[in-house]
Amino acid sequence: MSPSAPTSARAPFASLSVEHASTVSRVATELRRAVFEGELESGTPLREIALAESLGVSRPTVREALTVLVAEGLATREPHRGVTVATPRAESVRDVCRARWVLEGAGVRAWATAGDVRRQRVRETLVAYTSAVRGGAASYEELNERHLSFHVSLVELTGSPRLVQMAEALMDELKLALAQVDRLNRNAHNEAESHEGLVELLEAGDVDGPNGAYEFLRRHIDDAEVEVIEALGLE
Amino acid sequence: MSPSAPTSARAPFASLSVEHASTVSRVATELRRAVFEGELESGTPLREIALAESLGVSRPTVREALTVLVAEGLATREPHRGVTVATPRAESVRDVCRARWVLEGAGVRAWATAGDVRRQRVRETLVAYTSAVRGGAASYEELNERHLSFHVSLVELTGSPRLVQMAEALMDELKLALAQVDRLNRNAHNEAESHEGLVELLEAGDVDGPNGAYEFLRRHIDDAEVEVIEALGLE
DNA sequence: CCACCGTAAGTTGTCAGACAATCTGACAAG
DNA sequence: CTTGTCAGATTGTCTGACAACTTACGGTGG
Repeated sequence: MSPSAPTSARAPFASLSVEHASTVSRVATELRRAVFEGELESGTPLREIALAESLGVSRPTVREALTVLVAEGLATREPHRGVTVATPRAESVRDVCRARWVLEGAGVRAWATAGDVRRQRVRETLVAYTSAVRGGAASYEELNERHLSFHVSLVELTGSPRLVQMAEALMDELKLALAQVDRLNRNAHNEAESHEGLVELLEAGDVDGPNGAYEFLRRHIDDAEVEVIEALGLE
Repeated sequence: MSPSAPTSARAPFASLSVEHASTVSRVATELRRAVFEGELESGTPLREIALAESLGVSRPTVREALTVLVAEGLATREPHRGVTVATPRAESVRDVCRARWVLEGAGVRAWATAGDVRRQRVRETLVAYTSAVRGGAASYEELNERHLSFHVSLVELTGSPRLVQMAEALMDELKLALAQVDRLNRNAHNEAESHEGLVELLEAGDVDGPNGAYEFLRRHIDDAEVEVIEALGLE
């Protein structure tokens, strides 16, 4: 009973990533979305049975997806107490920012030796962000996404997939933290000039100077750290 | 329900971590051990049913443990083809070393501002390594372990748990690579002086000089990279 | 002899149901 | 008001099953 479907149908590239991904990764993606958009507040317990019924999948599948979330730092698991959406603490925000500084700083220092392709990518992500800010049409989540993509593109200057992957994980943690206060700082995205200033310093080749890109980045991330912690009402 | 146990209950060290861990983490630990000790060669397919029977656990449990291994980079999963022990390629070794350089470099630069506790820990891990090298009694795996612990202690100078965690993941990938050739370079551990030289530079406060600790570290890691790649017969 | 194709076996991805261990909260007893 | 106990809920794990997919084998035709 196998109607010989398109037999040698060497699909060019299947369809887009979200289409034929495994059930586990689809569930994980859905959970991530819900967390980032604030549908699931920090501290919310993620009950396996409820999620399984709600998403129409089995409990083991939900369990695996939850394991992924935990590994990404978006949720925490305690033995016999289950998985809950992670609660951003001041200490973890500080740590994320310190780690960001190390990774992005390495990217900034690699500006001169990174290829033209990667430098061009930094310029593109910058424009994608600034134009969205000034266009005013993009949603808050979209602005966040583009903002953080710019910072990831800095890490891409290192040319190291592993460092980029680490940076993306850090950005996900920040997205989680920001999702807790999205309504508070919807208008806090006046940082377009700041980012442009950073790239101008890079284009000018001023990296290690006392007012160079490296120091500029340090202050930029420090400011973001304070801002996030205050917005969360921590400390 | 709290029998007033030893009041100042500074438990010496409780029992060892492996005691009451979940079944999944015990299986993951066992698999890691097998990979690091070369029982499972690179490229070996990890069949779920075989592992479940061999370890006396169920298939879902094995699946979760395999997911952990994959997340740690010790194995790779391909859809419908299963999980296999990761194969270190020249490109990934280079990437791991580049990432190590960024993380450990950040630690070295933080030497002056890191607390005395962390500086002391670097000295201790150094002695633990050098004494093991010169004592000659430790096994090859034990030498590797102490060697990499020293490098992790450098990252600990940053005081960032996330950076330390990333470093540990990188070290695990290196341990996997080294496990493929453990018999080849059992005698390659004459690096005690090199590490002592690094710490001496740090103690002297010479970090950013042309022959300072930072540059010293870069060469040290570069050497390790070349050595590992050659030992693996890659490139 | 070689290339091609269809079938069969094996493995993974996912589901359903079940049970013991453990945690939580409420209720009764002192 | 504290303490002990119990029932409900949830997780951790197991067993069994089935569809989808990959791979290997053997037959067929050039």
